Amino acid sequence: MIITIKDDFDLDKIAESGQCFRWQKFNQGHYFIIHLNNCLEIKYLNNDTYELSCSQEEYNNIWKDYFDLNENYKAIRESIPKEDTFLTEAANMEKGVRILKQDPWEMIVSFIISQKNNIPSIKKSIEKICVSFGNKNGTYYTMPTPEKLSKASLEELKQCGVGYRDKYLLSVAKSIQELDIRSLKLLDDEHLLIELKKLYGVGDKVANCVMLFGFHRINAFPIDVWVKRILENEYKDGYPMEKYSPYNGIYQQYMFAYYRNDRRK
DNA sequence: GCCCAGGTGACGG
DNA sequence: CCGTCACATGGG
Repeated sequence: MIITIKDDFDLDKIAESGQCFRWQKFNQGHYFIIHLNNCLEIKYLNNDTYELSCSQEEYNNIWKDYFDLNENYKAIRESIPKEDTFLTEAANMEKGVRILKQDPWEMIVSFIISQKNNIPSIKKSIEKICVSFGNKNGTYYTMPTPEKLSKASLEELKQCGVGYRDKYLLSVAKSIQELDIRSLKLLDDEHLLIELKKLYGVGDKVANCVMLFGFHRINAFPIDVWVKRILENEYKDGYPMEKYSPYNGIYQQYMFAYYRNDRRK
């Protein structure tokens, strides 16, 4: 089926934005995406039109929400005050990035693995975990449930290339079974952060990434090495966190992607 | 071989 | 409360 998306939406920018680790790239503007037990092939055609491999019903029920297409990112981007020249420039350059609504459990696993790690390595480890412990669904493997992962051994986990994070993953898989993601969804931002940080191996950075990308708390503001550099270099007099509420998470993604892309040149 | 990668927990002051 | 350190592994 063909759909039209008028809002800011750039598949390549999203794929490169460091929030999703299981998108498979066919070509520029052409991806295979796994979300829970669903998969999608999506291809940019032209003039805001995209070809999707799913039905209209599946798009309405799953993918529209996954891509956060009920939110107006253009309006949010244009509400950035012009006097913040750095953020304005970052948002212009990274226009098209969105905050995906991904599975909270998958985000917990993914961002625990992400600590002190690089993106290609993170992707490989996550894929190995899915192949080793997940279910096969057609041509791809799903992320194993907490129940399934909790039955893995440290030795098996280590073979997925996760290094010292094996004990974090095992502990968290066991904790989450009792914690129940559904009850976490009911908490406000402040209490959700507290609960996530109780998990072994989940600190301030990982918890904020899980909040932003898994629980869609778009005001969460993960501070990693890149954002730390941004705050030190571009906001010497302080970052206006209150002023930018409730969009701190979206703005953080613009800045993160912009700085990271710039420094890689 | 050396250095770094979307950090965290444990420890000492 | 702060600063420091080890932590596994892969890739350049």
